[in-house]
Order: sequence, then C-alpha cells, then structure tokens
Amino acid sequence: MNKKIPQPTVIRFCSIYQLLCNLEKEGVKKVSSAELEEKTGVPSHTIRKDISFIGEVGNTGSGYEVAKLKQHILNNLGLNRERKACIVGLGRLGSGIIQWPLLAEGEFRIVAGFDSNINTVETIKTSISVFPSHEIADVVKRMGIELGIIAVPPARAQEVADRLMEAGVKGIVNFAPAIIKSRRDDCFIRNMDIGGELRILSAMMGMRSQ
Amino acid sequence: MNKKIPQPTVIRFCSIYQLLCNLEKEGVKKVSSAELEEKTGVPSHTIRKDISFIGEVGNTGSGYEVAKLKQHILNNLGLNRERKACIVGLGRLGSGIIQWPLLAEGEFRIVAGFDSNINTVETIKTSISVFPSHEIADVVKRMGIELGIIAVPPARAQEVADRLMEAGVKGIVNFAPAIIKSRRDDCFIRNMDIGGELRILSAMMGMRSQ
DNA sequence: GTCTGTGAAGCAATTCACAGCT
DNA sequence: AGCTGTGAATTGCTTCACAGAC
Repeated sequence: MNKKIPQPTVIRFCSIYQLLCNLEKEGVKKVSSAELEEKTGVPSHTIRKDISFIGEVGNTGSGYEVAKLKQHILNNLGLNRERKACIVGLGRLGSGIIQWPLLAEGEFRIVAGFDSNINTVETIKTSISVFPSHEIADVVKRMGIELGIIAVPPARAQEVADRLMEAGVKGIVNFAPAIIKSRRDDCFIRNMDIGGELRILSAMMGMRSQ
Repeated sequence: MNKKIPQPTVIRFCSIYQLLCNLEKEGVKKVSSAELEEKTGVPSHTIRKDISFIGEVGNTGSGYEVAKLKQHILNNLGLNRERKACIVGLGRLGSGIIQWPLLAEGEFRIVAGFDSNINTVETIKTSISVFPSHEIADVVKRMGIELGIIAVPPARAQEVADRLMEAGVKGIVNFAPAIIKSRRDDCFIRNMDIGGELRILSAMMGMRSQ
C-alpha cells in the first residue's frame, strides 16, 4: 500500500469522497464496498482495491466507517488544506458557476474573478473581488491563487490558460469548447466542455446500437 | 480496423473533433499527427493508432486533410444526426448553460427546459420552451428527447435522473455535486461536477509534490 | 526524406479468488 | 456468516518500431 496511486483510482476517490460527504449529511455511519458499488456503479472489488492503495481502514467483517474513510481519503490525496481559486470570464456561465454550491468543507475558495469587459467588472454583484483581465498575473501572484476556472469564449481560452500558468496556477478547469494544452508539466488541466460531453454520450449511444 | 473502438479512443476523438472544427474555422486545411500532438498533448503515435480504428484517411507522407478527417470521425462515431436535449434546473447555472455557445454544426439542440419553481418557469427569458418538472415524462416522450442535462441541487439529482431515464433519455450530463448512477445499461452518464474537478486537480497537485 | 498505418511488445489497470479477521 | 485486503491472473490500452506510400 501507499506506493503510487494510479490516476483512475485518484479520480474514483474524488467521486467516492463526494458520495461520503453526502452520506454523512444524511446521517449514515457505515458503508460496505457492496453498498458503494450500489451507489456509484463501480464494482466492489475495484473499490476495495482502490482503498488498499491508501492503507487499511475498513473493519473486517463490517465495512467502513463513513467519517473515517472520508478523512483517510482527504489526508492521502492531500486535500486537507484550503486552496484559492479564481475564475476568468464572468458572462452568464461564469457568474452562474460562482454561485453554484460547490465549496463545501473549506476545500476551495474562489477569491477573485476576471473579465475583459469593463462593464461586467463594474456591475457584477457578487461577494468576490473582480478585476479586469490584464491584471491576472498581478492578482494571482499577490493572492497566492493555485487554481483557475476558465469560462471565456473558445478563441481566447488558450491565451488565458497560458497567462494563468505563467502566473503560477497549478490546475485549470476549462469550460470553453476548445482543447487547452498545458505548457508546463507542473500544471494539470481538466476540460469540462458541455458540447464535448454531449458528443461523448452521443458516440456511446451510437456504438451501442451497432 | 473498425472492430471495437476502445472508450479512451472515443473520448480522444471527441476532443480532436472539437479541435478540427476550430482549425477549420481558422482556415487550416491540413494537419499531421505531430501537429495534433502539439495542440492536444496526446502523443502522435496514440493519435495515429486511434485513427487506425476508423480506417485509413491520412495521406501517407503529408498528414490529414482537416475536413476529411473531421467528417470521418463524425460518421464513425454516429454523430451525423442532430439529437434533441433538455435541461432540468433553470437556476443561475442552468440558465447560463443554455446560453453558452456549444451547439455548433447542428449536432445538438436544447429543445426544452424544466424547473420545479413555477416563478422561474414563467419569468425566464429564453428561446426554448420551459415546463414545470412534473411534466418531464410527457414532454421527453412527446418531443423525442435523447439527452438530458441536470443542473439541480444535489439532493434532487438522482431522482431527476431516474425520471429522465424512465422517460427514455439515453445520455445524461450531471452538473450536480452528487454521484449519479445509471439504472439502465442503455443510459450513459457523464458527471461534470466543478467541485469534483477542482478536487481531482488538487489531488494531482498533491501527488506530484510527494 | 516525411509521415501514415499497424502488428508486436510492454505496461498498467481491472477482475478474480481466496486467505484472514470479527 | 459477512466483509475486507491482496497477490495472481487477466484484460485492455499504450508505446514501440518499422514497413509501405508518396
């Protein structure tokens, strides 16, 4: 255990973590790998194998304690520290995102927003500080921001990403329908393109019916 | 070739397709696998291998024609037909999504929106038809909707998903921070949870610095 | 020389199956 | 009996390396 966690395992841990948070809110105290399978669709042996990478936490014969497993995942994935994030692009989608209930448990905090349109910068009603886009480098460095969310039109996405990376951001979530490439190998990128996801679903539907 | 396309390949095709659309708009006529690597980060031999699953399209010695490759992907993934989609949850995020420029080339069309809040249903200003949530089953069947987008609070997400699947939807994109499980093996789900993606990035950042 | 297409090799992740604990 | 943890077997993906086309 605890050698090198495979990336698919890391991603599954992140889903399971979410699930554990929700279970905890519902007052559930224990889960077995079979119940986790029932709720996520991930086979129970895969879940047990995953958990084996971060050491023994289960109670043999009676499953996992929700709180303990949750904490164990948190510690092993290095999530036990609040990270600062910023968002670039405060159009309809961007401003929708910052009001979405995602920042449970002090994991992340969106501390700044950027937009190239001065009017947006002035009129947006939000609790975070808003700046014009040309101040990205300054603000990111000054505030120690580690994560960036991109919600600008596709043509500008790579340019914005480059600026964020240049300023020291280490992880980017990209909503623009454009493929963004990391220019530094210490910065990770997750593309979250709605059109792309619908396309993946369509393709899977198409395959199935061959 | 054309046996069974591996799922990671399907997903890469969907990104490459997006990239090809953007290149075409810029007037680019040809690309080599090396250039695709440069723009996506996916190694050129992986790209060539992927393309080999859908048959020969490249011009030996001089790369791929953008338009031809794009069309080839479209045909092989079964994307050459417009599919109807609906969105459930028209809060800030939901209404941001429907105005996001994602529906290029007649691949998808969002034809209906649902919200449980009657006020939202009445006041939202949008070009799509809006209905109260209890009409999901009816409307989905009547309009022949194949895809669903969920943007409701986490506690309601699985229930909404179940209703969509019940009505015959074959693919769901879920924005709620809750793990949604497919109850039918002919329905595919893509979870697009912003908090989850930030968490994955944080975990990767953490691993790196071990 | 340049770049694609692909069998073969190598590697990583999933699945199996069972030992061991309660 | 019930459920976890894990080496071993298996599957499936990626990478290699080179033949073949231009």
